[in-house]
Amino acid sequence: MTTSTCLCIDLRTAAQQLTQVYDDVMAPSGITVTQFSQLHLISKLAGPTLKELAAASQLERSTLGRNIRVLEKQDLVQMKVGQDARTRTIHLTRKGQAAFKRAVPLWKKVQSELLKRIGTSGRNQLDGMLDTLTAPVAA
Amino acid sequence: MTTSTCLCIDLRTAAQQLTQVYDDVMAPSGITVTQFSQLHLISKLAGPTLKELAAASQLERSTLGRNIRVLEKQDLVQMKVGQDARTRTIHLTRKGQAAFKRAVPLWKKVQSELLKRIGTSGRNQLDGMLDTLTAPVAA
DNA sequence: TGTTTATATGGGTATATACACATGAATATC
DNA sequence: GATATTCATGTGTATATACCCATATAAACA
Repeated sequence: MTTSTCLCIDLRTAAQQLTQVYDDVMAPSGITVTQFSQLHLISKLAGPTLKELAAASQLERSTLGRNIRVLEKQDLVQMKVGQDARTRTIHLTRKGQAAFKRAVPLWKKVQSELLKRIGTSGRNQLDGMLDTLTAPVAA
Repeated sequence: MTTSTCLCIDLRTAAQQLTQVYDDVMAPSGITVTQFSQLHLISKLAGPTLKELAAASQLERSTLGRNIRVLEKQDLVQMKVGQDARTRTIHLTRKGQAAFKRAVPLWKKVQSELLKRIGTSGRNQLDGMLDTLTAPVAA
């Protein structure tokens, strides 16, 4: 094999490390950055179904279902049966709203610090490269 | 919250998608890109201990231990008790070597296609940005 | 309207990941 | 040499993730 390291592994490692960076700063809020993101989406989508939330978060339906149950256990979200009785709509509880509010300034702190480091152009370059990389490779 | 999306979530999502890109191409080899990377390291380090391999892969020891047991179950690697009886050294089996060899050209295919997309300078920029992003944020 | 088909979710199973604690083995120290 | 300490690994528990199949419900249609 060439000595060049694997782009995929590099990106995976960086993603894990970056998660740790966010989580460290956000720890006082009681929620992690992934939970923060989910609470944010739930709030923004205003009572989405599991399927809608999964699509918005680019996660597999069953994955999201299980993630949500963790939040439910911590009383951060609540699931209700939707109009369509097959669906479950997801809502923030008071506690979830409070946790989210606590987390916002911490998230902003990390996020803005990191954006400062790489600059707007860096962020755009990064987004562009990530898009480029994740487009399928023809068989 | 600002409308700008979370860098961390973006990176996590991209890492998962990129993993899928690699795994799709590498599927015929019978191993995934993460397994490929582990087999590669084991081969390169020539019988490392769990701890050494964990350090090289930037993974938690117990995490790596469990990953290795998956490879062991598939008869791709073998663990032996080391000189120091506390340690376990990890070795490729014949089957592991064969799978790795099968995977190499597929990995090269994806990797080179992606490098072509972003170019050498893009790769360097990406690496630089990932390093910048993953440095800790002062409390 | 009764039946077929499509859809949303849940559950089983499996990998990947981490943290905290337990255990057994080596090393240091007295 | 006996004991205290350090160290490598294993285990329990938990989250994050995905795939495949089961089930309940809605929609389409004959």
